[in-house]
Amino acid sequence: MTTSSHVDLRTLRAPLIAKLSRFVDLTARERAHLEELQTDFVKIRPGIDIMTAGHAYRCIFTLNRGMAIRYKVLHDGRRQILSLVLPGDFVGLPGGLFDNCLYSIASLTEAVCCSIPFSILFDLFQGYPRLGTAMFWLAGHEAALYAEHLVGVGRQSAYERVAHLLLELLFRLQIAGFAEDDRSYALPMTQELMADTLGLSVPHINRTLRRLREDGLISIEGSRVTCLDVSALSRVSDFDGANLGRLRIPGL
Amino acid sequence: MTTSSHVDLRTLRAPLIAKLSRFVDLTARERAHLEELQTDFVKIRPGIDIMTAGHAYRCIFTLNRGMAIRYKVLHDGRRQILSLVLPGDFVGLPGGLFDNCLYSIASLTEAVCCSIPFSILFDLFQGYPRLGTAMFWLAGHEAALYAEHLVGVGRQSAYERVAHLLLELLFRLQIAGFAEDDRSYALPMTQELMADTLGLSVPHINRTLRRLREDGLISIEGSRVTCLDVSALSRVSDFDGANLGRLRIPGL
DNA sequence: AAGCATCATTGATCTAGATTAGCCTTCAAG
DNA sequence: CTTGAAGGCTAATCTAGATCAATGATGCTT
Repeated sequence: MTTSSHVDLRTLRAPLIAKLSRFVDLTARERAHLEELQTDFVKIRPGIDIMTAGHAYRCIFTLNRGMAIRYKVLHDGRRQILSLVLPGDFVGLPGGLFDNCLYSIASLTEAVCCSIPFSILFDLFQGYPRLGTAMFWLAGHEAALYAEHLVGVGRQSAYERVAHLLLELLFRLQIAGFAEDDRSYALPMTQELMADTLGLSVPHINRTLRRLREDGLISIEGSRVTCLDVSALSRVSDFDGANLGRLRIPGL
Repeated sequence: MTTSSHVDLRTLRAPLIAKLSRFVDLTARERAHLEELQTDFVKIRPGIDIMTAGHAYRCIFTLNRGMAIRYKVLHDGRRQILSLVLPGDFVGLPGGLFDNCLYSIASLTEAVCCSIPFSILFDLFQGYPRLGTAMFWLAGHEAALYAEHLVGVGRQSAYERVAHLLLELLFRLQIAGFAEDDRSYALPMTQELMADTLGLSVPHINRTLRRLREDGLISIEGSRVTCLDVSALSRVSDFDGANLGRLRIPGL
């Protein structure tokens, strides 16, 4: 990343600022600080680990461009994908906060990320308490995403889970600016990734997608998914995007 | 709680301080502040909701005594328990950070908790940045607990999951001072609660406990669980308590 | 002491989803 | 133009765990 123009840098730095803006209204000074934080960009090819479980880090990373997955592999190779990481998200949250990183994060597409040493984080909490508060809320939001995911995997049928995932992806990709219109997007995952996300097998994902198609809830052409009946998807999957999406911290 | 003696108050306030001490070494001033925070105690009978999903709160709660569960109920009554809440934990994290509370928290035993208005939290981030940093780490730790739980429910067999749960309970209850010795504790849950925690049915929990007993990994007398072979439990369940338990923030 | 509720335990049956094994399409690389 | 790797799709079989239905324990209430 030696030949970055000014415009490139603004674009790269924007997702984190946009993300934290969803929690608090940022002052000019706070925005400037968030710009300055992000200096040390790294470009990553698809399918590469940005962080690897077991390693010791003293920093976290922001994801500035592209997509990634957070995952854990059991001793015998079974894999559980924890979440999809989008621009503006912290790659090292929560795994990298531990002495030995708990989870691996691998790029799905070509990606750009930026390392943030712990010491810079401490400075942020010291000098920018409103940003610190937003970081706390953000970590809580991350926990809630896992909790929602847990409810699905623990207590929902395959049909409900797949509906849940496709709807959640619609909401998150819309917010991140990846959606094509208000109900469709380019699905960033293969069926194998969906299977490892939802705790199902690949053939069963395939069958379930077919049933959702036959029932008229979704349509798929190539990698483009359209949520034909958002309210039906929402009903079967017990997913409430509206409340999950409201992040503003009341009173700050 | 009108007749609280000084000693009672110290005891009630200790768990939160102990919890945050695991992240940073607290100064006298920080300790004093954490004492002052906790004033508004409420006593709760067993089986009562401390917070209820859907309500709007402008505060979170600390749990000062007793145990509780965080859970979500789907429209048709299926329940997923997200986590066990122990003294020193924040009851409203993460559900209560949302406009409409995402999860309910119900007391398992008689309990005491203390409300912390958001405004007090903001003051903490403003005036005590090291505590703010610890709160961020704590929220990240909470997210990691859910992520671990998710891996189990998504990719482990019933046998592995039950082993995981019993071992995790050993670690957490030891830290919270509930363990009887280094390998046994009073199990705070019925088999129905275990089923709703692990995404299994009650009969299957029962059968799986029996198999664990027959295999010599655990023993159960009444409500007392003994982890007879901690390393075997750890092996089958892919659970690494040591790393999960190390929370100190490096460099702060 | 009777009655009742809660929880643990067990067996018989059923089913959602796993596993295994292929085939087909697409597309990049040689 | 061929080849091979990925990914999508499908069918046949199998199994872990659900469901349904009881039976015992235990302890609390009255």
